[in-house]
Amino acid sequence: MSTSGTPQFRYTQTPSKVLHLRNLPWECTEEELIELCQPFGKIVNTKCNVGANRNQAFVEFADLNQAISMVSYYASSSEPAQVRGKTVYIQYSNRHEIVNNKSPGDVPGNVLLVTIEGVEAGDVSIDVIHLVFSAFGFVHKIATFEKAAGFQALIQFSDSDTASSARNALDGRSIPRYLLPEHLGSCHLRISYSAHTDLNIKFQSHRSRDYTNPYLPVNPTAIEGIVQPALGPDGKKKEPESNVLLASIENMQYAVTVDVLHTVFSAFGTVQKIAIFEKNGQTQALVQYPDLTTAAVAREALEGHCIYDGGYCKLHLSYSRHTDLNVKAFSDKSRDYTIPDASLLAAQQASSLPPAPPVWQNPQSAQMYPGNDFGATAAAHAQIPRGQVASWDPNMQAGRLTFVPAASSYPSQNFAAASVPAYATAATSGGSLPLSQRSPITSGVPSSVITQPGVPPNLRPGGASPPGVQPGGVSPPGQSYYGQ
DNA sequence: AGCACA
Repeated sequence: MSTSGTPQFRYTQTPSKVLHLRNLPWECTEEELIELCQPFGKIVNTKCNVGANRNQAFVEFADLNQAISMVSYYASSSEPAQVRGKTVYIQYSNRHEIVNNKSPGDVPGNVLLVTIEGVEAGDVSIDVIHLVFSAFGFVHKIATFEKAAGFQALIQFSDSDTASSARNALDGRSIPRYLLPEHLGSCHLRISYSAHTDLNIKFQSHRSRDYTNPYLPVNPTAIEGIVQPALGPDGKKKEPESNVLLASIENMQYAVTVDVLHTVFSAFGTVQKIAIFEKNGQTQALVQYPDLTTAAVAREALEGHCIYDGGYCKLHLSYSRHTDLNVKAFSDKSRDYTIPDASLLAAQQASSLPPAPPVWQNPQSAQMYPGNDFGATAAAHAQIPRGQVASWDPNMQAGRLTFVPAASSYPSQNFAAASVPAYATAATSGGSLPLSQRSPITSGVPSSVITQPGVPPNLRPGGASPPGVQPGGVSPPGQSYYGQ
Protein backbone atom coordinates (compact mmCIF):
# COMPACT_ATOMS: atom_id res chain seq x y z
CA MET A 1 0.00 0.00 0.00
CA SER A 2 2.96 2.27 0.34
CA THR A 3 3.36 4.98 -2.23
CA SER A 4 6.86 5.80 -1.16
CA GLY A 5 8.55 3.23 -3.33
CA THR A 6 9.10 5.46 -6.32
CA PRO A 7 11.86 8.04 -6.29
CA GLN A 8 10.91 11.67 -6.03
CA PHE A 9 12.27 12.49 -9.42
CA ARG A 10 14.26 10.93 -12.18
CA TYR A 11 17.32 12.25 -13.84
CA THR A 12 16.14 11.20 -17.26
CA GLN A 13 12.74 12.51 -18.09
CA THR A 14 10.35 11.21 -20.59
CA PRO A 15 8.58 14.03 -22.37
CA SER A 16 5.28 15.15 -20.95
CA LYS A 17 2.72 17.79 -21.83
CA VAL A 18 3.30 18.99 -18.30
CA LEU A 19 6.43 20.98 -17.56
CA HIS A 20 7.90 21.47 -14.14
CA LEU A 21 9.35 24.93 -13.57
CA ARG A 22 11.51 25.78 -10.60
CA ASN A 23 13.49 28.70 -9.27
CA LEU A 24 10.57 30.95 -10.01
CA PRO A 25 10.25 34.21 -8.10
CA TRP A 26 8.10 34.21 -5.03
CA GLU A 27 4.37 34.32 -5.66
CA CYS A 28 4.86 34.02 -9.38
CA THR A 29 1.49 34.56 -10.98
CA GLU A 30 -0.25 32.49 -13.56
CA GLU A 31 -0.04 35.46 -15.90
CA GLU A 32 3.72 35.44 -15.68
CA LEU A 33 3.82 31.72 -16.38
CA ILE A 34 1.59 32.11 -19.39
CA GLU A 35 3.67 34.96 -20.69
CA LEU A 36 6.72 32.75 -20.54
CA CYS A 37 5.21 29.60 -21.99
CA GLN A 38 2.56 30.55 -24.49
CA PRO A 39 4.98 31.32 -27.33
CA PHE A 40 5.44 27.57 -27.52
CA GLY A 41 1.83 26.49 -27.61
CA LYS A 42 -1.56 26.45 -26.02
CA ILE A 43 -1.59 26.30 -22.27
CA VAL A 44 -4.48 24.36 -20.86
CA ASN A 45 -3.64 24.43 -17.19
CA THR A 46 -1.18 25.80 -14.68
CA LYS A 47 -0.37 25.34 -11.07
CA CYS A 48 1.58 28.09 -9.35
CA ASN A 49 3.31 28.52 -6.03
CA VAL A 50 4.19 24.90 -5.58
CA GLY A 51 6.73 23.55 -3.15
CA ALA A 52 7.93 24.57 0.23
CA ASN A 53 9.21 27.87 -1.09
CA ARG A 54 6.27 28.38 -3.39
CA ASN A 55 8.70 29.00 -6.18
CA GLN A 56 7.83 26.11 -8.45
CA ALA A 57 5.04 25.66 -10.91
CA PHE A 58 3.55 23.31 -13.46
CA VAL A 59 2.36 24.22 -16.90
CA GLU A 60 0.33 21.88 -19.05
CA PHE A 61 0.35 22.32 -22.81
CA ALA A 62 -2.44 21.14 -25.04
CA ASP A 63 -0.01 19.10 -27.08
CA LEU A 64 3.10 17.12 -26.22
CA ASN A 65 5.04 18.66 -29.10
CA GLN A 66 4.49 22.12 -27.68
CA ALA A 67 6.06 21.11 -24.41
CA ILE A 68 8.91 19.47 -26.27
CA SER A 69 9.48 22.61 -28.29
CA MET A 70 9.77 24.72 -25.16
CA VAL A 71 12.17 22.35 -23.45
CA SER A 72 14.31 21.99 -26.55
CA TYR A 73 14.33 25.71 -27.17
CA TYR A 74 15.70 26.54 -23.75
CA ALA A 75 18.02 23.54 -23.79
CA SER A 76 19.93 25.11 -26.65
CA SER A 77 19.21 28.78 -26.08
CA SER A 78 21.92 31.09 -24.90
CA GLU A 79 19.26 33.11 -23.08
CA PRO A 80 17.78 31.18 -20.18
CA ALA A 81 14.10 31.26 -19.47
CA GLN A 82 13.43 34.11 -17.06
CA VAL A 83 10.64 35.48 -14.97
CA ARG A 84 11.19 38.83 -13.32
CA GLY A 85 14.87 38.51 -14.07
CA LYS A 86 15.23 35.14 -12.39
CA THR A 87 16.43 32.19 -14.40
CA VAL A 88 13.76 29.54 -14.50
CA TYR A 89 14.66 25.88 -14.85
CA ILE A 90 12.36 23.84 -16.99
CA GLN A 91 11.94 20.08 -17.15
CA TYR A 92 9.32 17.60 -18.12
CA SER A 93 7.12 16.78 -15.22
CA ASN A 94 6.92 13.19 -14.18
CA ARG A 95 3.15 13.46 -14.47
CA HIS A 96 1.15 13.87 -17.57
CA GLU A 97 -1.62 16.12 -16.45
CA ILE A 98 -2.28 18.73 -13.86
CA VAL A 99 -4.95 17.27 -11.65
CA ASN A 100 -5.75 20.25 -9.49
CA ASN A 101 -4.47 23.66 -10.33
CA LYS A 102 -5.79 25.37 -7.29
CA SER A 103 -3.06 26.46 -4.93
CA PRO A 104 -4.01 27.34 -1.38
CA GLY A 105 -3.48 30.96 -2.27
CA ASP A 106 -6.00 30.64 -5.06
CA VAL A 107 -8.82 29.41 -2.87
CA PRO A 108 -10.92 32.48 -2.25
CA GLY A 109 -11.42 33.69 1.27
CA ASN A 110 -12.15 36.92 3.04
CA VAL A 111 -8.52 37.49 4.01
CA LEU A 112 -5.93 38.54 1.48
CA LEU A 113 -2.22 37.96 1.72
CA VAL A 114 -0.56 40.94 0.12
CA THR A 115 3.12 41.02 -0.68
CA ILE A 116 4.47 44.47 -1.36
CA GLU A 117 7.52 44.09 -3.50
CA GLY A 118 10.57 46.24 -3.35
CA VAL A 119 9.81 48.02 -0.12
CA GLU A 120 10.88 47.83 3.45
CA ALA A 121 8.44 47.71 6.29
CA GLY A 122 8.78 51.38 7.04
CA ASP A 123 8.10 52.53 3.51
CA VAL A 124 4.43 51.75 3.32
CA SER A 125 2.39 52.66 6.32
CA ILE A 126 -0.54 50.65 7.49
CA ASP A 127 -2.69 53.71 6.83
CA VAL A 128 -1.72 53.70 3.18
CA ILE A 129 -2.56 50.02 2.93
CA HIS A 130 -5.86 50.69 4.65
CA LEU A 131 -6.65 53.51 2.27
CA VAL A 132 -5.85 51.47 -0.83
CA PHE A 133 -7.88 48.46 0.17
CA SER A 134 -10.77 50.37 1.67
CA ALA A 135 -11.78 51.27 -1.86
CA PHE A 136 -13.32 47.82 -2.15
CA GLY A 137 -15.16 47.58 1.12
CA PHE A 138 -14.82 47.84 4.84
CA VAL A 139 -11.43 46.62 5.96
CA HIS A 140 -11.85 44.85 9.27
CA LYS A 141 -8.28 44.14 10.23
CA ILE A 142 -4.75 44.49 8.93
CA ALA A 143 -1.65 42.74 10.13
CA THR A 144 1.70 43.52 8.58
CA PHE A 145 4.93 41.64 8.97
CA GLU A 146 8.21 40.97 7.28
CA LYS A 147 9.19 37.56 6.09
CA ALA A 148 11.73 36.26 3.64
CA ALA A 149 9.30 37.18 0.91
CA GLY A 150 9.45 40.79 1.91
CA PHE A 151 6.94 43.15 3.41
CA GLN A 152 3.56 41.50 3.66
CA ALA A 153 0.12 42.29 4.95
CA LEU A 154 -2.91 40.26 5.78
CA ILE A 155 -6.05 42.19 5.05
CA GLN A 156 -9.37 41.03 6.36
CA PHE A 157 -12.62 41.87 4.59
CA SER A 158 -16.14 40.92 5.54
CA ASP A 159 -16.48 38.30 2.85
CA SER A 160 -14.61 36.66 0.04
CA ASP A 161 -16.51 38.58 -2.64
CA THR A 162 -15.14 41.84 -1.36
CA ALA A 163 -11.71 40.32 -1.00
CA SER A 164 -11.88 38.96 -4.52
CA SER A 165 -12.79 42.31 -5.99
CA ALA A 166 -9.82 43.87 -4.25
CA ARG A 167 -7.54 41.10 -5.41
CA ASN A 168 -8.71 41.25 -8.99
CA ALA A 169 -8.30 44.97 -9.13
CA LEU A 170 -4.99 45.28 -7.36
CA ASP A 171 -2.97 42.11 -8.01
CA GLY A 172 0.09 43.07 -9.99
CA ARG A 173 -0.75 46.76 -9.73
CA SER A 174 1.25 49.33 -7.88
CA ILE A 175 0.37 51.54 -4.97
CA PRO A 176 -0.10 55.09 -6.26
CA ARG A 177 3.17 56.94 -6.22
CA TYR A 178 1.84 59.90 -4.30
CA LEU A 179 1.11 57.65 -1.34
CA LEU A 180 4.69 56.50 -1.11
CA PRO A 181 7.95 58.04 0.03
CA GLU A 182 9.70 59.77 -2.80
CA HIS A 183 12.73 57.53 -2.87
CA LEU A 184 10.65 54.50 -3.79
CA GLY A 185 10.38 53.18 -7.25
CA SER A 186 7.37 51.17 -8.21
CA CYS A 187 6.15 48.68 -5.68
CA HIS A 188 3.94 45.98 -7.04
CA LEU A 189 1.34 44.17 -5.06
CA ARG A 190 1.17 40.39 -5.22
CA ILE A 191 -2.08 39.24 -3.78
CA SER A 192 -3.26 35.80 -2.89
CA TYR A 193 -5.82 34.49 -0.48
CA SER A 194 -4.90 33.62 3.04
CA ALA A 195 -6.33 30.55 4.68
CA HIS A 196 -7.32 32.71 7.60
CA THR A 197 -10.83 33.90 8.14
CA ASP A 198 -10.33 36.02 11.23
CA LEU A 199 -7.09 37.67 12.21
CA ASN A 200 -6.15 37.82 15.84
CA ILE A 201 -5.06 41.39 16.46
CA LYS A 202 -4.00 42.06 20.01
CA PHE A 203 -2.87 45.65 19.79
CA GLN A 204 -3.36 48.69 17.67
CA SER A 205 0.12 49.45 16.52
CA HIS A 206 2.13 50.56 13.54
CA ARG A 207 2.10 46.99 12.34
CA SER A 208 -1.38 45.81 13.10
CA ARG A 209 -4.82 47.33 13.28
CA ASP A 210 -8.30 46.18 14.16
CA TYR A 211 -10.81 48.63 12.73
CA THR A 212 -13.72 46.79 14.28
CA ASN A 213 -12.51 47.40 17.81
CA PRO A 214 -11.50 50.97 18.58
CA TYR A 215 -11.07 50.11 22.23
CA LEU A 216 -8.31 47.63 21.58
CA PRO A 217 -5.32 48.70 23.64
CA VAL A 218 -2.45 50.41 21.96
CA ASN A 219 0.77 48.57 22.28
CA PRO A 220 2.97 50.94 24.28
CA THR A 221 6.07 49.91 22.40
CA ALA A 222 4.52 49.97 18.98
CA ILE A 223 2.47 53.09 18.74
CA GLU A 224 1.25 53.87 15.31
CA GLY A 225 2.99 56.10 12.93
CA ILE A 226 6.33 56.07 14.62
CA VAL A 227 8.69 54.26 12.38
CA GLN A 228 11.86 56.19 12.71
CA PRO A 229 13.86 55.63 15.85
CA ALA A 230 14.10 58.69 18.00
CA LEU A 231 17.38 60.48 17.85
CA GLY A 232 19.28 61.61 20.86
CA PRO A 233 20.83 65.04 21.15
CA ASP A 234 24.00 63.74 19.56
CA GLY A 235 22.09 62.61 16.53
CA LYS A 236 22.73 58.98 17.23
CA LYS A 237 19.94 56.51 17.67
CA LYS A 238 18.63 56.69 21.15
CA GLU A 239 17.95 53.35 22.66
CA PRO A 240 14.35 52.89 23.66
CA GLU A 241 14.01 52.17 27.33
CA SER A 242 12.34 49.00 28.37
CA ASN A 243 11.49 47.11 31.48
CA VAL A 244 13.22 44.16 29.88
CA LEU A 245 17.00 44.03 29.77
CA LEU A 246 19.00 42.15 27.22
CA ALA A 247 22.16 40.80 28.80
CA SER A 248 25.06 39.51 26.77
CA ILE A 249 27.45 37.42 28.73
CA GLU A 250 31.07 37.64 27.73
CA ASN A 251 33.88 35.33 28.72
CA MET A 252 31.53 32.77 30.14
CA GLN A 253 33.95 30.55 31.98
CA TYR A 254 31.34 29.49 34.47
CA ALA A 255 27.87 28.28 33.83
CA VAL A 256 25.40 31.09 34.07
CA THR A 257 22.12 29.55 35.00
CA VAL A 258 18.72 31.04 35.39
CA ASP A 259 19.26 30.91 39.12
CA VAL A 260 22.52 32.81 38.90
CA LEU A 261 20.90 35.53 36.85
CA HIS A 262 17.95 35.68 39.16
CA THR A 263 20.24 36.18 42.08
CA VAL A 264 22.21 38.91 40.40
CA PHE A 265 19.32 40.83 38.96
CA SER A 266 17.06 40.50 41.98
CA ALA A 267 19.33 42.88 43.81
CA PHE A 268 17.57 45.73 42.10
CA GLY A 269 13.98 44.70 42.26
CA THR A 270 11.58 41.94 41.53
CA VAL A 271 12.63 39.87 38.58
CA GLN A 272 9.53 38.70 36.79
CA LYS A 273 10.89 36.54 34.03
CA ILE A 274 14.18 35.31 32.67
CA ALA A 275 15.04 33.64 29.42
CA ILE A 276 18.48 32.46 28.37
CA PHE A 277 19.37 31.74 24.78
CA GLU A 278 22.29 31.53 22.43
CA LYS A 279 22.81 34.07 19.74
CA ASN A 280 25.74 33.95 17.35
CA GLY A 281 27.51 31.62 19.71
CA GLN A 282 27.14 33.99 22.62
CA THR A 283 24.97 33.46 25.60
CA GLN A 284 22.34 36.09 26.07
CA ALA A 285 19.53 36.54 28.49
CA LEU A 286 16.39 38.58 28.73
CA VAL A 287 15.51 39.76 32.20
CA GLN A 288 12.12 41.29 32.84
CA TYR A 289 11.37 43.75 35.61
CA PRO A 290 7.97 45.18 36.40
CA ASP A 291 8.96 48.67 35.38
CA LEU A 292 11.41 50.78 33.47
CA THR A 293 12.97 52.38 36.50
CA THR A 294 14.09 49.14 38.02
CA ALA A 295 15.48 48.01 34.71
CA ALA A 296 17.33 51.27 34.29
CA VAL A 297 18.84 51.01 37.75
CA ALA A 298 19.92 47.43 37.17
CA ARG A 299 21.34 48.32 33.84
CA GLU A 300 23.35 51.22 35.21
CA ALA A 301 24.63 49.16 38.07
CA LEU A 302 25.55 46.00 36.25
CA GLU A 303 26.77 47.17 32.90
CA GLY A 304 30.32 46.04 32.34
CA HIS A 305 30.47 44.10 35.57
CA CYS A 306 31.33 40.48 35.93
CA ILE A 307 29.25 37.92 37.66
CA TYR A 308 32.40 36.30 38.92
CA ASP A 309 35.75 37.74 39.86
CA GLY A 310 38.56 37.54 37.41
CA GLY A 311 36.72 38.98 34.47
CA TYR A 312 34.48 35.96 34.08
CA CYS A 313 30.97 36.23 32.79
CA LYS A 314 31.06 39.91 32.04
CA LEU A 315 27.69 41.47 31.54
CA HIS A 316 26.74 43.84 28.78
CA LEU A 317 23.29 45.25 29.11
CA SER A 318 20.94 46.94 26.77
CA TYR A 319 17.22 47.42 26.64
CA SER A 320 15.21 44.78 24.91
CA ARG A 321 12.42 45.65 22.56
CA HIS A 322 10.23 43.29 24.48
CA THR A 323 8.01 44.45 27.25
CA ASP A 324 6.58 41.15 28.29
CA LEU A 325 8.39 37.90 27.76
CA ASN A 326 6.53 34.77 27.04
CA VAL A 327 8.61 32.08 28.59
CA LYS A 328 8.16 28.62 29.93
CA ALA A 329 7.45 28.98 33.59
CA PHE A 330 10.19 26.59 34.58
CA SER A 331 12.86 25.20 32.35
CA ASP A 332 16.61 25.11 32.37
CA LYS A 333 16.67 28.19 30.16
CA SER A 334 13.75 30.20 31.37
CA ARG A 335 11.71 31.09 34.40
CA ASP A 336 8.49 32.91 34.98
CA TYR A 337 8.45 34.02 38.58
CA THR A 338 5.05 35.59 38.22
CA ILE A 339 3.43 32.21 38.02
CA PRO A 340 2.87 30.75 41.45
CA ASP A 341 3.99 27.20 42.06
CA ALA A 342 6.31 27.24 39.13
CA SER A 343 8.35 24.68 40.95
CA LEU A 344 5.44 22.29 40.69
CA LEU A 345 5.49 22.71 36.99
CA ALA A 346 9.12 21.83 37.00
CA ALA A 347 8.48 18.25 37.93
CA GLN A 348 6.00 17.85 35.14
CA GLN A 349 8.27 19.55 32.68
CA ALA A 350 11.16 17.35 33.52
CA SER A 351 9.21 14.18 32.98
CA SER A 352 7.77 15.10 29.63
CA LEU A 353 10.29 14.47 26.91
CA PRO A 354 10.93 15.65 24.37
CA PRO A 355 9.84 19.17 25.08
CA ALA A 356 6.84 20.21 23.10
CA PRO A 357 7.80 22.22 20.05
CA PRO A 358 6.75 25.82 20.08
CA VAL A 359 3.38 26.30 18.52
CA TRP A 360 4.72 28.26 15.62
CA GLN A 361 6.34 25.17 14.23
CA ASN A 362 2.95 23.85 13.44
CA PRO A 363 1.02 25.92 10.96
CA GLN A 364 -2.19 24.21 11.95
CA SER A 365 -1.91 25.42 15.48
CA ALA A 366 -0.48 28.79 14.64
CA GLN A 367 -3.82 30.51 14.93
CA MET A 368 -2.87 31.81 18.31
CA TYR A 369 0.57 33.10 18.86
CA PRO A 370 0.72 33.00 22.57
CA GLY A 371 1.43 36.06 24.45
CA ASN A 372 3.84 37.98 22.36
CA ASP A 373 3.32 41.63 21.81
CA PHE A 374 2.55 41.21 18.20
CA GLY A 375 -0.51 39.10 18.25
CA ALA A 376 -1.28 40.13 14.76
CA THR A 377 1.74 38.37 13.46
CA ALA A 378 0.26 35.13 14.59
CA ALA A 379 -1.44 34.99 11.32
CA ALA A 380 1.81 35.44 9.56
CA HIS A 381 3.09 32.22 10.89
CA ALA A 382 0.37 30.29 9.24
CA GLN A 383 1.88 31.51 6.03
CA ILE A 384 5.03 29.61 6.64
CA PRO A 385 5.02 26.91 4.04
CA ARG A 386 4.39 23.43 5.20
CA GLY A 387 7.23 21.82 7.02
CA GLN A 388 9.31 24.91 6.88
CA VAL A 389 10.38 26.79 9.90
CA ALA A 390 11.00 30.36 9.02
CA SER A 391 14.17 32.20 9.73
CA TRP A 392 14.51 31.20 13.30
CA ASP A 393 17.69 30.93 15.17
CA PRO A 394 18.60 27.25 15.02
CA ASN A 395 19.37 27.36 18.67
CA MET A 396 15.74 27.87 19.32
CA GLN A 397 14.97 24.51 17.84
CA ALA A 398 15.69 22.98 21.17
CA GLY A 399 12.15 24.01 21.80
CA ARG A 400 12.78 25.26 25.27
CA LEU A 401 11.85 28.81 24.65
CA THR A 402 8.57 30.09 23.55
CA PHE A 403 9.32 33.75 23.70
CA VAL A 404 10.20 35.51 20.51
CA PRO A 405 13.77 36.60 20.12
CA ALA A 406 13.17 39.92 18.56
CA ALA A 407 16.31 40.20 16.58
CA SER A 408 15.81 37.03 14.67
CA SER A 409 12.16 37.25 13.97
CA TYR A 410 11.44 40.92 13.49
CA PRO A 411 14.64 42.16 12.04
CA SER A 412 13.68 45.61 11.03
CA GLN A 413 11.48 46.99 13.68
CA ASN A 414 12.37 50.32 15.08
CA PHE A 415 10.60 51.09 18.24
CA ALA A 416 10.90 54.68 19.08
CA ALA A 417 12.11 55.89 22.37
CA ALA A 418 9.85 58.84 21.98
CA SER A 419 6.88 56.53 21.90
CA VAL A 420 7.45 55.36 25.42
CA PRO A 421 4.96 57.07 27.65
CA ALA A 422 5.73 59.67 30.21
CA TYR A 423 7.02 57.38 32.85
CA ALA A 424 10.04 56.77 30.73
CA THR A 425 11.44 60.03 31.88
CA ALA A 426 11.53 58.77 35.40
CA ALA A 427 14.11 56.25 34.38
CA THR A 428 16.42 58.70 32.76
CA SER A 429 16.08 61.66 35.05
CA GLY A 430 17.37 59.78 38.02
CA GLY A 431 20.06 61.81 39.61
CA SER A 432 19.31 59.88 42.73
CA LEU A 433 19.61 56.35 41.59
CA PRO A 434 20.04 54.05 44.53
CA LEU A 435 23.37 52.97 43.20
CA SER A 436 24.80 56.34 42.53
CA GLN A 437 26.85 56.24 45.66
CA ARG A 438 28.97 53.49 44.34
CA SER A 439 32.35 54.60 43.24
CA PRO A 440 32.74 54.73 39.51
CA ILE A 441 34.76 51.91 38.11
CA THR A 442 37.72 53.61 36.64
CA SER A 443 40.08 50.73 36.40
CA GLY A 444 39.86 48.49 33.40
CA VAL A 445 38.63 45.63 35.47
CA PRO A 446 35.27 46.19 37.05
CA SER A 447 34.66 44.54 40.32
CA SER A 448 32.61 41.44 40.20
CA VAL A 449 29.07 41.20 41.25
CA ILE A 450 29.62 38.02 43.12
CA THR A 451 32.88 38.03 44.87
CA GLN A 452 33.68 34.37 45.01
CA PRO A 453 34.78 33.05 41.66
CA GLY A 454 33.59 29.64 40.81
CA VAL A 455 30.94 29.58 43.45
CA PRO A 456 27.66 30.13 41.76
CA PRO A 457 25.33 32.06 43.97
CA ASN A 458 22.58 29.57 43.47
CA LEU A 459 24.58 27.03 45.37
CA ARG A 460 24.37 29.17 48.45
CA PRO A 461 20.77 30.10 48.77
CA GLY A 462 20.12 32.52 51.51
CA GLY A 463 21.59 31.42 54.75
CA ALA A 464 25.21 30.78 55.58
CA SER A 465 27.61 32.64 53.46
CA PRO A 466 31.30 33.11 53.84
CA PRO A 467 32.37 36.18 55.71
CA GLY A 468 32.34 39.21 53.54
CA VAL A 469 30.24 37.63 50.88
CA GLN A 470 26.66 38.58 50.62
CA PRO A 471 24.24 36.00 49.43
CA GLY A 472 22.93 37.19 46.20
CA GLY A 473 19.68 38.98 46.04
CA VAL A 474 19.50 39.59 49.75
CA SER A 475 21.43 42.78 50.10
CA PRO A 476 19.97 46.03 49.08
CA PRO A 477 21.50 47.28 45.91
CA GLY A 478 24.57 49.33 46.02
CA GLN A 479 26.11 47.96 49.13
CA SER A 480 28.24 44.90 49.30
CA TYR A 481 28.05 44.04 45.67
CA TYR A 482 30.57 46.67 44.90
CA GLY A 483 32.25 46.82 48.28
CA GLN A 484 35.84 45.92 47.66
C1' DA B 1 18.01 24.09 -8.04
C1' DG B 2 14.75 18.77 -8.44
C1' DC B 3 7.70 17.40 -8.74
C1' DA B 4 1.67 19.28 -6.69
C1' DC B 5 -2.74 16.53 -4.76
C1' DA B 6 -4.72 12.85 -1.05
